[in-house]
Amino acid sequence: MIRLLLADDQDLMRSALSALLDLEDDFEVVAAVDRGDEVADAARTHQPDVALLDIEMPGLDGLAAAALLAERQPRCRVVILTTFGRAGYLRRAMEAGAVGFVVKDAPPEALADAIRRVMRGERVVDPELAAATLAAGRSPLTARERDVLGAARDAATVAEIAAKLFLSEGTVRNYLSAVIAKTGTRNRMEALRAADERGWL
Amino acid sequence: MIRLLLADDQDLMRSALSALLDLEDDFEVVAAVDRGDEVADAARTHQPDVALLDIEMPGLDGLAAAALLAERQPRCRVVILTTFGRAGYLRRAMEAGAVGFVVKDAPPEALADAIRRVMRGERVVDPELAAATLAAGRSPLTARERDVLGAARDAATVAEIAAKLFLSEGTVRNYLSAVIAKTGTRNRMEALRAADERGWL
DNA sequence: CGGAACCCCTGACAAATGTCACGGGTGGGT
DNA sequence: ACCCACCCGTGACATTTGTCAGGGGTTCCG
Repeated sequence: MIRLLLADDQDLMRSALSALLDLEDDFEVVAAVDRGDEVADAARTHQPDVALLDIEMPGLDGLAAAALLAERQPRCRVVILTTFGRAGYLRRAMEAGAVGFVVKDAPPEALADAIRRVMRGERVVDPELAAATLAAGRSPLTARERDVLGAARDAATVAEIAAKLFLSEGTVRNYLSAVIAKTGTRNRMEALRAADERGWL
Repeated sequence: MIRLLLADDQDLMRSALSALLDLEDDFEVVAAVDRGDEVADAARTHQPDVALLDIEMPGLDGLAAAALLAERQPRCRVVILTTFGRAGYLRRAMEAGAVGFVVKDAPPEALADAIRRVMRGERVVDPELAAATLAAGRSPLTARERDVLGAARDAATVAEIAAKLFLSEGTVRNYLSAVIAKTGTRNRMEALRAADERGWL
């Protein structure tokens, strides 16, 4: 019997996945949470063999939860289960100690298969996505450049970004300029999109 | 026995939902498709009582599929099932003839409940979302303004938008300015976000 | 016919954005 | 001690955006 922990913020998705996985004879869903920051606790009390973590979650995202889990409950394998097959997600998932990565539009057998293979000690990753990840390369952005770009997502104007990060406007413009150059784009907008497609955030 | 049709582009979601709904004694999933443009055909051959449609789908989106279904298979009730509780989605869903609207992070009982109530002839909508929809109002944008704003999503610069729509740059700037004014924002970026949150696209 | 509401364009202007060259500070390596 | 990469800032500049005030065209309606 393989003991499973589910973490996904959508109630319906969580319940539906639970129903799906319960159809398999050798699976048992022992815990289901809707927040990333509840994952570690739930794992401690229920001792699952495999944790299926969504990435987009309130509290703590799935990648951070995976890292925490790897540290606190190293016997529990982590499989990331996400809507988006973004290159950067995969890299960060692996760095966080995940051993499996499944996208939500994979065929349903793929998930069960991934879980069983992970239990045998294998790593499970979509080969195409792995290739894309290698192609994207590691982020060439400095920490500060990431901060500024991140702030640019919510703020409309340079002045707001500067205020939020306690920087001068000129500095912010410089960082943005650097980011635009490094992403090979021509805009904040494009840079933002390019950066988070490649997982450079 | 209530006959159900499922349409969602994510394989995993579709299978999982199917498993979940099959747990209920009075439900029977008679068809499941992954594209909007297959909904009408599937409904004709399998004669479901209720169609559960996701919005984001390739081929034809769920809203268009709902409209088609209302025309071709009027005996089949449509429930929209989506991740995003956006105001504009709800309005368009209702205009397309849907009688139910459920967001994917609703509790799992809510879905079953909605299906049964729809079968009794009721309309099912989250009251809070309904209020937001009324507050957002109908789109004040002209057709051309929508075109320009839509083109602005993919194009980075005014020149590109102008080229794509065969307009002069000045005209494009004017339309964008009008959109920014109407949305009460200060940017293309903000205007874009505001417009599609309110369903003004 | 005279509005009203669109469509498309122009030109001019202020404000925001992106680029460039520069200086000074820190800390980590070799 | 030196270089390197990063941090933060400045000032000046060209380009791009967003705004405003026009003008001329269509269609539809009272």
